[in-house]
Amino acid sequence: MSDRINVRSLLEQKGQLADDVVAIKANGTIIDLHSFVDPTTTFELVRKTDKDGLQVIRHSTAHVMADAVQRLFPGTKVTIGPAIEDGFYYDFDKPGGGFTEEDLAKIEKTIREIVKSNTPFRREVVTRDQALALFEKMGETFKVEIIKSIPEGEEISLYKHGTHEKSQNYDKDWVDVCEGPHVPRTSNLGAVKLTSVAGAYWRGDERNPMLQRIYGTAFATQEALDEHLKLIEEAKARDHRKLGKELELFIFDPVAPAMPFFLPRGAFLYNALVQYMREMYAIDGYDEVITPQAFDPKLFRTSGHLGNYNENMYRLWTEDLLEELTAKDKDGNEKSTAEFIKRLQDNSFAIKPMNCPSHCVIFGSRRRSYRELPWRMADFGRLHRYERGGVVHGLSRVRTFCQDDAHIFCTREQVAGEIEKFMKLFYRVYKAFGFEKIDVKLATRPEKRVGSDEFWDMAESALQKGLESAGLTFEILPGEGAFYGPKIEFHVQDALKRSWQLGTMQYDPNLPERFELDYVGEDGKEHRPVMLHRAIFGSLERFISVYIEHCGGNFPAWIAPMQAKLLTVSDKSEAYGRDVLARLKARSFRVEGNFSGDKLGAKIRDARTARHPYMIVIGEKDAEAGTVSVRSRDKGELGAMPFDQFSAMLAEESKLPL
RNA sequence: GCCGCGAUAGCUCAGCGGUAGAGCAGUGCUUUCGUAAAGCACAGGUCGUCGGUUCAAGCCCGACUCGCGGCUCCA
Repeated sequence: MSDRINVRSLLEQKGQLADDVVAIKANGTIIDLHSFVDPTTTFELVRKTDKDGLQVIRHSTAHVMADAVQRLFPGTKVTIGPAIEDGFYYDFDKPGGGFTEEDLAKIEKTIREIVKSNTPFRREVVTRDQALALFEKMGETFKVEIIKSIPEGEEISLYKHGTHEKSQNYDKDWVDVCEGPHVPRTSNLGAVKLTSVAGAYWRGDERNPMLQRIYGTAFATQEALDEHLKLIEEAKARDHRKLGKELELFIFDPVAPAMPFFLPRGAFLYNALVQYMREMYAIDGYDEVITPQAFDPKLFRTSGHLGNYNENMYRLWTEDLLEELTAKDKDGNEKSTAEFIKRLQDNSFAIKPMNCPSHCVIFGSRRRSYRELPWRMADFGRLHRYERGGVVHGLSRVRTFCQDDAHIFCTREQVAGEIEKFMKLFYRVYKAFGFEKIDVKLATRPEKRVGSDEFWDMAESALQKGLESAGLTFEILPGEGAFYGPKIEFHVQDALKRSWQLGTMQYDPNLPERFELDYVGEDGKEHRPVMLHRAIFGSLERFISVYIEHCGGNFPAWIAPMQAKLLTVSDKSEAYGRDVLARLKARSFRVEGNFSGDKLGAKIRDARTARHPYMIVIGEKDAEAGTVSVRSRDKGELGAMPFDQFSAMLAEESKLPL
């Protein structure tokens, strides 16, 4: 083996050193110009405009930002600052509260100064003790903790920048313990924008102190940065909360925090999803049930939710119950508050946060035969979960919602077939709605769990095989399964690339156990069924939120709350317009007329912003010829056509995408 | 729940100690018009709630409620 060589020298020898080369990629690893490699290594160049190069730029910018922050806010401690999708962040422990918007502007200015100083990044490999001594001396307690958690035997490197090589005195360099890679010089950076400040827990644990996180982004050029910022602005225009208001789909009111009021058009969307799913259920053999909203707490004691899920449940009380619970005992003593609370918790009804326990009640309501299995029990019941204040978000995370919920009771042998059937249905539905980017995850056994290792091996491999036979690539989330079983999660991103879990499939042997559910098998003996929890939309509310953002409020005709707007050119064509409108309504199309005195241009503009699939312009020429002039939202001007032609076209587009 | 920020007319926002503003939407009148905004007029607000500072509070301070960006947690 030959002697290792500095990457910069290697590139120089090969004549491949260029201003925009920030690193090389060898065996899938990004290695910066400061590192040493085997000179015979095969590699490709990483330029600052490449995806990998951007990561390097962003990581280096995070360092420069931390440097700027420590210059401006002495006493602030650094923690970590990685590159992330679309940018970077750095977490600080800042005495005396967080950063303000003005602080961000100052920090950005200082970053630019550091960039302009055009100083080199330098990499130094040190021993664990040297690193510890250095950061302890600096008082960087979080860094000391990080160094201590680096596995024994792993190389520890420092990255420094800030001093020009001419000065020869690197004492004032800003230093961070870091794996790298980093750009050669600060002048490789520059197109930087600090986007927001936020709180974040040290090491992601809410028991730890909260740090101040600054988010930013960086690009190879100012043009690329501007383009990115423009895209974000455009994405914000698709925010479902904004469109929900503009298109009059739903509202929120402080009288019911985080619980949506669906307006007529939003209610139409909601009902259309239910109707669509019912069609799917008819094809795939699901039976829909309707179950109560509030339950004796015994039910949730049996299911195990009481105790584990208390903080998320809404409870009910009645005057009768309060009287009963506050009644003096037979010796005339009043109950203590603690006792009253205990009795209230034990006795007050609970609003259901999920449907599964009710379905177990139905399954157990009489003797079941193996001939009834698999039994796919669907429920569009309304659920309530008390979510902590900071987590609610438009329709995506609410306190009352409806899942397209179903539980499949089946034998162990039937599990594989049911998973396969579900996967097919799932992808059929998402295709119908035009979703292509779906992140599939398999959440496996958590530390706190019930059931034997054999069970978990079996259940995890059943789900995994289901995903594999469906030909899906998926990510494994170790330890993130439910306490009772593993789950498959389907995630979709909103307009701002926040990921939301929609569909799920979960393997649950626990509830049948707790509810002592049995069926009589072919052998005449009792057997315990397996229960699969599954949802395709996840929750209608959340699905609607991502779907609104996915289509930007441009709903296809089959699900558009208003399919067409009829616009008259002037009063002269009102009679014919009303006739056409009545004929369309008679065919059950969702249409509305605009017979106001506005000019056609204004009517068109209104209808455009309302995003209806069609506009039907009615003027005197149409009245004479008996035509309608059609303008499609998606295809533009279609010109005059006979009524029947338009009607047939809209009828075709109104069909459910089966 | 935690960190930070915010709340003024139905909507979008300006005003930041000294008599509540604009555009759009709404209503009325005029206009009768062929593919992205006709004109005029009128009407709309205890400036989120409660308390404090001040001669004087949308404006300053505090608490609460609701919301926004994150974190943690979740469909």
